[in-house]
Amino acid sequence: MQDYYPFQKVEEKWLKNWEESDLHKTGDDPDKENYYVLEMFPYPSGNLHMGHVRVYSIGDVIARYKRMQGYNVLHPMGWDAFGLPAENAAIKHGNIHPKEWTWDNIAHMKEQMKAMGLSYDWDREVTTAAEDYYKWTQWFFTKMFNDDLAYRKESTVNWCPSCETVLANEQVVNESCERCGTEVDKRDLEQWFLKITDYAERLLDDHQLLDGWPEKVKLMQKNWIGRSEGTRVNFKLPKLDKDLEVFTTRPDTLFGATYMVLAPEHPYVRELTEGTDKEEEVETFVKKVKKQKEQERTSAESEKLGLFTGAYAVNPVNNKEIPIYIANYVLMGYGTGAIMAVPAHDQRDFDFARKYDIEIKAVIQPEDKEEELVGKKMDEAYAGDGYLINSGKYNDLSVEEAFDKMAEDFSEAGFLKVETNYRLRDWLISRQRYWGAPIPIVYCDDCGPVAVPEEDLPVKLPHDVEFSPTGESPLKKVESFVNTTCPECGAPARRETDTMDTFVDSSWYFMRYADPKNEKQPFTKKNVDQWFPVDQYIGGIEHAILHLLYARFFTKVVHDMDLTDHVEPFTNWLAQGMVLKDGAKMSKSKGNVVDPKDILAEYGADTARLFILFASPPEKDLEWSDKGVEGADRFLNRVWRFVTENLDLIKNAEGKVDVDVLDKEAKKLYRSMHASIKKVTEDVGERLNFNTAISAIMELTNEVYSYLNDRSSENTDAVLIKDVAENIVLLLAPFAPFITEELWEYLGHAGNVHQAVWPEYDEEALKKDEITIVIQVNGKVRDKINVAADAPETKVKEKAMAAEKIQSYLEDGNLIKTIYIPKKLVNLVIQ
RNA sequence: GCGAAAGUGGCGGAAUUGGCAGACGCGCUAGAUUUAGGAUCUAGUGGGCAAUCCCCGUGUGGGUUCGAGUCCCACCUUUCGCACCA
Repeated sequence: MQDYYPFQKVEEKWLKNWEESDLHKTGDDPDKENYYVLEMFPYPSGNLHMGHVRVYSIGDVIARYKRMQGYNVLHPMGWDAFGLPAENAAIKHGNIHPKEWTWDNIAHMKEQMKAMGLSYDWDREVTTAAEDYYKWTQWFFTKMFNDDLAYRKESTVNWCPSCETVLANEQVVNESCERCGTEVDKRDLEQWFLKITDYAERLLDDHQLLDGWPEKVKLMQKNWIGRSEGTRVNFKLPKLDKDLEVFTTRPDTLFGATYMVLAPEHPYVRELTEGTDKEEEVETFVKKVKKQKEQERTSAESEKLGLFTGAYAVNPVNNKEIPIYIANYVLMGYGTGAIMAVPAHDQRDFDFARKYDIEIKAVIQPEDKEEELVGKKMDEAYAGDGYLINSGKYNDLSVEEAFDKMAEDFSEAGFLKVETNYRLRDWLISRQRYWGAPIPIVYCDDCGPVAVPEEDLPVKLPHDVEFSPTGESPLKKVESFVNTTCPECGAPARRETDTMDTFVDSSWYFMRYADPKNEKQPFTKKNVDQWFPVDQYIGGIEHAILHLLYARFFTKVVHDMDLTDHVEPFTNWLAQGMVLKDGAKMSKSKGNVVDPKDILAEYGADTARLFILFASPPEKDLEWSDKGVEGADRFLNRVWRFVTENLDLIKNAEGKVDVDVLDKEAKKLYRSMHASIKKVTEDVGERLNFNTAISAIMELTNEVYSYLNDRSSENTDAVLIKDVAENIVLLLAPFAPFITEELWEYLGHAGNVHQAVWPEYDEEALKKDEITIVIQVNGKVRDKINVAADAPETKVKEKAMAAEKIQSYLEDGNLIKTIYIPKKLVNLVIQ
């Protein structure tokens, strides 16, 4: 027997045992409840980093804990295997194909995950770049195409000049590429979109089903979807004999509209100015604004620039002619790309009107001001509540009343309609890169774009391709791929050559795990709904909008296709914090990277897992500490020594603990044991606070050491020691799966500790005969007394008054009041 | 600018419902063991003080309460999200 834990030998032994006994196979006992725990699958970059170690350790503790609690647990793993790094690596190294690179990386990372002791059911492994997976990604696309949820349109899109592909709005952060940080350009291109806007309302409403999500994330999604209730109003354009439609949330201020603004990209700009003396000036201005956007994108508050078009619109509420401007502060992408400007009640309009000397007309009077608002005298716009002025028959109505009344009147008059507007745009999924799932569409001169029929799926990604990025899909140059026949009429036709955004691949993988080998369907409803929705999902906050919004959208689409009864994919979501070193995120450029490989080699998997779970609660950032790792290692060895050094004692122990024969110290230890079981059970099962769960196991370990140190071996209660040893091993098992297997075997058990039953605590054992009552004087602790746990209030107060350190306070002042909190404290209020 | 979260020893963190602030770990101090070091075990460790008494102490200032790290108000700092969204 060694006095230190020989982790290499033990890990090797149990890895083999687990593999041979198929220990982590997904349970299917019909008498047990099902539990689905999932960590976001990784991009197979080739190596695990500490962030991976953290998120997978968290998921593994939950999976192992739930199994011991008697659940069938689905705990799968897979690979988000399409994407740019594979191509970039291939380009950089020259002689390796993205597919080969990806599959090599997967094999390598899988070994590392196994070495960490992660309990995945590898029979359900899913790889998005595998043909049997992306066949169904394509299938979903064709279904959505046939249901008008996938469509093609030309629009201004975001272009990353470094990745040489378009990006979805969600993938642009601060006007830069979410992946590589390069500033994005705008390009006018025809691209494929998924109609996520059709689901905007449901994505928003169903947040109410997500009590198990952080409020912060729901708020971020809410802001992203950006619902605003307002109205569309038509202003007349006499010159064109057309209407100019604007969106406004403040129809109550219609009488205060003193000018209109068009986005420079608005189609009417040309129509209104063509052939006039303003034409040239306007054209120059539009060009300037388009250029300026690029230059000024980093500045917080860009200056409002505008130009009068020479044209006028007619305000439908009072038939007044008001000038039409174009300006940089109105965006084509929101609303109708045109606004009515109410400078008195909108700060942006106010600034603009002041700059270009346009009339400011107040129409809302604040309740608390006696003097009537006058546009000329205002210093800033007034956006608050009040009652209407200068608004004809609507005067004196409140803002709210006026909104409803005007909406009603003007709807009847025919120039207004109530409408909800969203900031959310449709999801652009075309990518001009090689390593992705080809969009399964064929273009036929006669039939137009046609979806590839199910029996012809997958549209296979050709292997031999020159994939250096050129701004166009590399597939364009592969004639054998491009040239095909129309599935409908059989005429020669061309394939779509763009591939899909990898976020499409990851929008449904969590359903495929439930039925990973299905060759006829992406999955059956029966198999998905056996596990769905995911009970606990764990991943990085950076996906708060991207992946999580897309996954929710897909789930609703799948629901509408009647492939699941559920409308939300993830019941509970834990956003785990980052792993930092020296206060900063680990990165090669900062040179502060700690490689999990080194930690595993030096301390073993259990220590690495234990430290990373102990150092910080899971949702907070974690500061890496080499000393902290040593502490975790020390603790595991302490447990190792406790069990191995007391094996003779434990082996001779028979029967169960008889509480009645325990002496005082033994009783205390027995109670601590049950308190620890309770604490760990609640911390792991309900609060997901693994750091405090581990500290509770440490405390119990300390207590048993102190019990053993304080007495000679002949009056040690062997049965109690055995009970404590077994419980420490059981409680520790989800955190440190290897050492606990070995110790469980030492303790004389034949099966795996991970198949043992999670210990239960005894409420009876937690009760104390005697409790400590704190005695306060005016809220400050002055003394403590011990009383019987069932002592009545009068008895406790009596004893409190008699406490030694209280006497001087009682003598020096008058007792006014006594507060008694049962089983906790007595507070004497003395003046 | 708007919104959210956070601020506790030398460090990571705990205090779950308004009731003993600092659990647990790191670090540090002393002792035991050892030829020595390491490892291990024991005791101590918020600040002030000779003290087990006492005073102070959870970002700052106020408030509510018998009692506040916890609740309320104002402010400061940090982090995150949004930022011409009509």
